[in-house]
Amino acid sequence: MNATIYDVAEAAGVSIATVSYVINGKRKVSDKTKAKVLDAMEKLDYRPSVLASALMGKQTYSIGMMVPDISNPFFAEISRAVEDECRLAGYSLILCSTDHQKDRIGQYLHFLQQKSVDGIILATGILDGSSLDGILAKGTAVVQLAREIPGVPAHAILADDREGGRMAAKHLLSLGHRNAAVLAEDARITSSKERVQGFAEAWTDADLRLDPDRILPCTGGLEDARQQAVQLLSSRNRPSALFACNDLLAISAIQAARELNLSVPEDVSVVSFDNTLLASVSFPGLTAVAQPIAHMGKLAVRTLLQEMKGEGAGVQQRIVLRPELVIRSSTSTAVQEQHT
Amino acid sequence: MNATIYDVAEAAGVSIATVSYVINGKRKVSDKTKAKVLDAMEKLDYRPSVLASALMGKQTYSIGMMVPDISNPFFAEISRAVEDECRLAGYSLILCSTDHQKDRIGQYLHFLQQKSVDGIILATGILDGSSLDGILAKGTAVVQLAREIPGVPAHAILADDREGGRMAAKHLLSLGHRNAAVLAEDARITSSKERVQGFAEAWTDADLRLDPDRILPCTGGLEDARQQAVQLLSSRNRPSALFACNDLLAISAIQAARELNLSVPEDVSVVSFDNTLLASVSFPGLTAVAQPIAHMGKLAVRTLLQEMKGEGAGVQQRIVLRPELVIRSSTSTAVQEQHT
DNA sequence: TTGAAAGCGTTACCAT
DNA sequence: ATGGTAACGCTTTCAA
Repeated sequence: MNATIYDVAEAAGVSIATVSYVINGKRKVSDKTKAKVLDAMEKLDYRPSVLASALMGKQTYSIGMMVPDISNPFFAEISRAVEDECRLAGYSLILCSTDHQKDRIGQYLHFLQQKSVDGIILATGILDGSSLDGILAKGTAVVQLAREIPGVPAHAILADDREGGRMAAKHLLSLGHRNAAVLAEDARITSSKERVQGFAEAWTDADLRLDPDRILPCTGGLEDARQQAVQLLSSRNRPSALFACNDLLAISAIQAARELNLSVPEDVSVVSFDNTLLASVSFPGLTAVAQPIAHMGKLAVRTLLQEMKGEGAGVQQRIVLRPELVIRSSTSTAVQEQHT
Repeated sequence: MNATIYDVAEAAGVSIATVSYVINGKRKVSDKTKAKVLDAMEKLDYRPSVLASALMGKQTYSIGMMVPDISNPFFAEISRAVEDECRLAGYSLILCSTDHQKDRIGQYLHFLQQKSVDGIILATGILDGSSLDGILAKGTAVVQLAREIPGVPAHAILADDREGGRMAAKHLLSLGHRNAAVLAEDARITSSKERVQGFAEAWTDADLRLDPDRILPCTGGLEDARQQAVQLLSSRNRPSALFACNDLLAISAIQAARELNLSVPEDVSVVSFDNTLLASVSFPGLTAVAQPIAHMGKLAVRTLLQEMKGEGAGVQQRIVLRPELVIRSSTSTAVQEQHT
């Protein structure tokens, strides 16, 4: 169906070797011959098969991207950044939404291996590092993005989650909040754990105490988060501020507050993390610790390409980017605490 | 680096043909031999190369997905549905965000062709149909999703956009609104055009007039949409209701209203289209015409698979799914119009 | 400056 | 029931 290198060679009256050489310019071809070949390629609408050339030991020019869920705005946005950088370098991106499920991760890893992808960007948490052993042993380049899996010997591009947590805390402290609670993600996700830890540290540094039971892991999706927030906000000792580990959690918190007729930020301030589209379309707009999403995506691809070219020199990179606090309207000064 | 079929054959003490036959069961292999082979495969962690088998005329088990922008929640959600259905059938999804740019579309089409994808799902609007001629001529299966490009001879899975527009209009009419305006997308996108047309039709059917200059194409992103909405809502003859052709536009409208100290839905009702995550996290929650996103994605893949297997029988399918109105809090009865 | 031919990892036809 | 081998479309070494 598709024209092959043989068709082109025949049409141009040269050997397939010559055609190959004009395609990838690995040796000098006379202008005249080159013109003939180019002409034939054009006429036949010839596209060299990546399959065949990959089989000969060249690259497949495709890389795999593993995320928990592409329909989650954070991962959609970071995937977009990754995709752009890939395209610029001539690579395609294969999408893999894992839902954090072990068997799914395994299946996708299998797929990617079978397709001989040149590299893998790992932005999904929770998988026991050993699943990767096979891939890594076979020399596939891997870089972790936005999440770091303990014990995985691969590059990592991260936001400084701990520092981000600290920034959130400091912002709240500077507004006079002393009684806060945290809406966290699954504790097995390192980035979330780090955020909470940073937040707690800053709290401790201010000689305040953040009770462990004020840290609520919300693993059951939006609905679960809202319910937990409702419970929290209707408790006797209602916190004046909430730190949500991502924008979705923050929005759930706001919905919970609304449900209880509390207003944000007057009655309760909310600081979020990520700063996706959701942070800017939310009402009130979310004050959020922003991850440099576009930059992270770009860097991940560049690091991966380097590794693929073997320029890594064996050193495992771990690049940590500074987040930035974006102040919108979901936080304000704490009201006097009402002691009864 | 990777074990090959030769390694397995050697380890099992059989020929590569036999190994191949146990892999794809195309002929009877004695249980004993089969066991030996399976054993060897296991030991060597052998993964058949999709590349090589595709080169032999089999499938590549990968399909391309073209969308305008994966970071747009609607496309992220529909891609997720597509991805799931692909995985279930053993296919990988290659992501292509086109930004509606012609050269990007061309480049991606080129990539996909080189990689010999088995099929392409086209969910990006605006491209002159002829770009596809090459691909289609080469026999690649194609289905259009959520958007239909005039003159492209390929299956299409669509929401009934016109009917959706009508539903939006009827909802507003039933609430007593008589003075409405529309926030539209680029007029070259068929789905958007249909929505507007349906809306206008229903308006006409009610013996009302929808002035063409009340239909605002918002091509400049969120910011542009908000500004247009501000202008609209601060005009003398302020509409009591807005129909936004997607959730992002609806949210821009709400932000515009807020900026002008108008409240939604008391002062102005807003009906949206799509019903993505944004519709449910927005405040107020968006009354929206819901596209059956998951269903559409699934159907697109199934149709594509059918076409790939040649089960199409040459008939070009055009499946139109009924949207559904989801009522939330962004619409309410019209207030008495204040004539001066 | 160009060509012949081996080889990449499969599949499938033809033998045995 | 199993094996030998040509072929798929390309890259690259060796020769000319």
